[in-house]
Amino acid sequence: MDNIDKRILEILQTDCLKTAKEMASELSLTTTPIYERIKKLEKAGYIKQYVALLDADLLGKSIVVFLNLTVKDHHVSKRTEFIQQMESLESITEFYHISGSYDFLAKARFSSIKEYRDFLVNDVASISNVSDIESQIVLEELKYSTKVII
Amino acid sequence: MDNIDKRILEILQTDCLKTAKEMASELSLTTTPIYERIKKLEKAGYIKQYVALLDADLLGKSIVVFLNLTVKDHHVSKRTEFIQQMESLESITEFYHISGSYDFLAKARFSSIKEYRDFLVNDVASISNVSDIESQIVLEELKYSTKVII
DNA sequence: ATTCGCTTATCAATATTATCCATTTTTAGT
DNA sequence: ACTAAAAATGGATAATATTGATAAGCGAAT
Repeated sequence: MDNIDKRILEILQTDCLKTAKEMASELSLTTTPIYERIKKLEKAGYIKQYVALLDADLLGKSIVVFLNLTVKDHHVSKRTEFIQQMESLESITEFYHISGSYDFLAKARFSSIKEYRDFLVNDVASISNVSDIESQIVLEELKYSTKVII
Repeated sequence: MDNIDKRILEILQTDCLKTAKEMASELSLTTTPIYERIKKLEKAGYIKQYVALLDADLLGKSIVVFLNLTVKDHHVSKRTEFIQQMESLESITEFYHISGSYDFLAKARFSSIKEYRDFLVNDVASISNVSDIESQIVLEELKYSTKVII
């Protein structure tokens, strides 16, 4: 993991369809070392996935909500069950165990307030271990990046 | 935006390096329509970016923190200045204006608690308009997906 | 029912790119 | 300076993306 590897990862985090040729000229190398370094970085697990990022607004999924949750029962089996139930909800895109006043933080995306309401009433309410929910509705997304600064 | 387009977007959100040939066989088409549909989806803005997702832990960036912030002055100029200052901090990967007890929510990533402390003391403390901060440190990432359900 | 115009598919040709290999160069340790 | 290991070069080829010409399907208007 030298400086060249880092620069390759930086480029891939911005545009993973950039050709080896283009990267080679940016980094003053030929295509082969670029190619081999990328393969090595993939095998070593530094690169987890290559994905397309979509415009959620254009797709009608413009409601984003952060849910702060506390649970009643912290025992292992109840906790595991709770986590599995939350993870299985496909509206939830991110889910974290956190420190602070709440136990868990979830990010979810909906196409309307009604859909969000239905999610609360039907999906979350059916999970028994939840003791408290506080929702933070996103009014504006000011920055969103998947980049890891290396 | 018909069903085929949706399936293409679903595939690209999971693996954007999948070849047109593979997608064509999955969707019972030939490569050309796949290729043209993808170009059309790109031009229409549905696809914002193609990126590599990295393993932050492997790269030594394993501390993730959510920061809940309130600001003192909500007037336009002060607010704009605050937003610009926050966005410019490269530790902050996500930044939202939210409803609820706090005004803003930020996600940040650090390589150590010390780096997080320095961020609080040096970077955030130098932003004058901040009245209150509550940090939620991520103890475990249970789910992370960039997918938009279509 | 028929024709026109539009959309979308297929097929085939070619331009690019990824991928691999043999050889050379560079690097780091002795 | 010498050696062994690592990394880069340049070129060959296999695969894929990209383009263009053409044909099929379909709804609207006649």
